[in-house]
Amino acid sequence: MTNAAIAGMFSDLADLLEIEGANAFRIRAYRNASRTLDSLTDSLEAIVAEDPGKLMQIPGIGKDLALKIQLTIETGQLEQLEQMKEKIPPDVVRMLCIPGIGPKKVAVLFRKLHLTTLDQLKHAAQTGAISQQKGFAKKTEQIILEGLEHLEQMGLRMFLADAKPFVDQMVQELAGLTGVDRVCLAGSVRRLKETVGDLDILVAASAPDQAMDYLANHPQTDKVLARGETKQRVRFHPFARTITPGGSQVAMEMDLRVVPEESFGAALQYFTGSKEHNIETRKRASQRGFKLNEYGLFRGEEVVASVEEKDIYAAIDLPWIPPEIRQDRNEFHLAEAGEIPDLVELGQIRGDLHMHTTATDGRATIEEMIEAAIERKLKYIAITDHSKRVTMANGLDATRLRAHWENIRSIREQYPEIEVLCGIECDILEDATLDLDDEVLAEADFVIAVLHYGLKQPKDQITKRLLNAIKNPHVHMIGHLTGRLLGKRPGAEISFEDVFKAAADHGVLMEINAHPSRLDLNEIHAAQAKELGIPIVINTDAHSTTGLDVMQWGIYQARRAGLSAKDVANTLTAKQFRKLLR
DNA sequence: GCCGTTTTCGGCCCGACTGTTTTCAGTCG
Repeated sequence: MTNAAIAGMFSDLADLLEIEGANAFRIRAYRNASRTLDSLTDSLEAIVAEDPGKLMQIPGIGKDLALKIQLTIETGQLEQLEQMKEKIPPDVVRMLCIPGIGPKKVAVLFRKLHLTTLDQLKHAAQTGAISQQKGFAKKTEQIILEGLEHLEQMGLRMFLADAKPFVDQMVQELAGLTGVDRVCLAGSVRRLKETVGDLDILVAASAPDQAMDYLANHPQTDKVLARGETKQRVRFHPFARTITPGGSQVAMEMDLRVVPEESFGAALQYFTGSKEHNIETRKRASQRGFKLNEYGLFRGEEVVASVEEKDIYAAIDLPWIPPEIRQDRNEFHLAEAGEIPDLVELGQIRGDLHMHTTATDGRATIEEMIEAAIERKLKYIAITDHSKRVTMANGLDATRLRAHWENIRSIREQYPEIEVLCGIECDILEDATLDLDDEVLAEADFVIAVLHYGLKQPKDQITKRLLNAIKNPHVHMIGHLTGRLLGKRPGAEISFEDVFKAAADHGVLMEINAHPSRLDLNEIHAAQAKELGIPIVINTDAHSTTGLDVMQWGIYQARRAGLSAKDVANTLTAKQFRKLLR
C-alpha cells in the first residue's frame, strides 16, 4: 500500500469526522497526518516491516495514529473509515465541495433534512425546503443550486504554464494604475506550483478602490463573487483548459488583496503560503512572544516587522525562504541550519539531452533542432529518437539507428559552436530486456532508458525492469520516470527507494521532463534523488524546435524540489557532463 | 489526536467576508 493511499484514507476520515461534528483539533490532527504522510519520502510499508515503533518518530504521528497506520497496512483498510462510510453516504461528503457550504451546514442537510444524494439536495433547494431550516435562507438555496451546477468543474486545477502568463499580464496592468504602489503575485502561482487552483494578487495602495474597480470591470471578469474593504474575489471567463482528461474549459477565480504599503511584506508572506508553511511561521512567531498576521509581526501593539518579507523571517530567526520551497517539508530545518539552497535558474542550463527529430516522431530535422538549440544558447544536446518498440512513433531498429547516427555525425561537423551527442531513447521491454542490443547501445554517446509499455504490470516486475536497465553498463539515464502515473495505477507503483539506490550505485542519472503537462519525477522524488546524490538532468523531450522552450517549467519543478545548480547535471559544461557519464 | 526550554493537561494560527442575525456562526483562504 502506498503512502498516498494511506494519506488519502486519513483525509477522507477527516472529512467524515467533520460532518459528524467531531472535535476540531482531532480532525486537524488527521489532516496534518495525511499531509505529512503524503510528502514522506520513506515508504510506510518499509518502516512498518522494519520497526513499527519508528512510525512515532514522524512528526504529528502519535501512539494512536501509528497503530492505525500499522493496522491499515496489515489489513488493507482503515477500520474507522469503513465504519464512518457506513453512516455517511458518499454524496453527503460531496456536498462539502459546494463553495459556501461547510461541514456544519452539511450536517444539518443530512441529519435534519435527511438529504443523502445530490439529486435530493437539488430538489430540496428548488422547492424551498432548505430555507425553512434555522441558519438557512433563500440565499443559501441559491448558493447550493449554483454550486451544484458548477460542481463538475469544482476543484479543477490548471497548469502553471497556462495560468502564469495570464496573471503576469494582470499584475502588469494593475501596476500601471495610478494610486497603486506595489503589486505582486501571491499564492500557489508565486510558489510556482505545478498546477494551480486559484489565483492570488497582492496590491499595496493608498486607495484600494481603484485596483478593485479595475478588476471588477476587467473584460476577462465574469462575476464579482465577494467584495469588502480590502479583499475582492472574482470569477474570470474561462481562459485556459484544465488538467482533466478532455480538458474542459474552466472558470478560474482570483483573490485580490489590497493592503497599506507598510504591511506589504507581511501580507506577501501571508498570502504566498503555503497554508502549512504559514501555520509553522505563526507557531514560531508565537513561541517568541509575537503575533503574526497579514498586517505585520507584533509584540503586543508594537510592530516588529512588516514592510519586507525578509524582515518577518529575520525576526523569527530565519533567513528569507524562497517561495518555491515553502511547503513545510524541510525548509525550516534547512533555514535553521543555514542551508537554504541557491535554487537553479534557467540561465544556468547548458545542455538538453532529450529530443526527437523527423527520424521518428519529431517535426524538425536534425539541422533545425541543432540550430534551434544554438539560438537558445545551449552548448550541448543529445538527439534521442525512439527505439523500434515504439512503432507508432516510427521507432528505429539497429540499422536505421546506425544510419541516423551517421547522419548526425556528418551534420554536426558544420556546427562547431555546439556539441551534439548521438543518443537513443531506448524502451525497457515488458520482459525487462532493452529494445536494442548492447553492441548497438555501446556505440551511442548517450542512452536514455524509458518505460512506455506494460505499465499495468505488478510493482515488482516494473521495479525489476528499471533495475535491469540501471544495471546495463550502456544506460546513462532513466528517462521520464512517470512517478505520478505509475502511482495512480493500482498495483503498479514502483519501489522508488530500490530504483534510486541502484541508480546511485551505478552512476545513472535521473530525468525531470520539463514539459508542463508531464513534469515526470515530481518534486518529492526529485528531492529524494538529490539526497542520494543522484545527478538530475532537466530535459525538454522536444518534438519540435519550439519544444525546446519548455525548459522553464522543468526548472520550476527542480526549484520546488530544492535543487541548486550543483544538483543538476546539465548545468555542467559539455566536457564536465561527458566525464560524469559512466 | 498531538505535543511540551511556561505545561503530561490544556492548549492547538488568524482574520476577512457573508448571510442570517440583532451580536454572531459558518466558511474560506
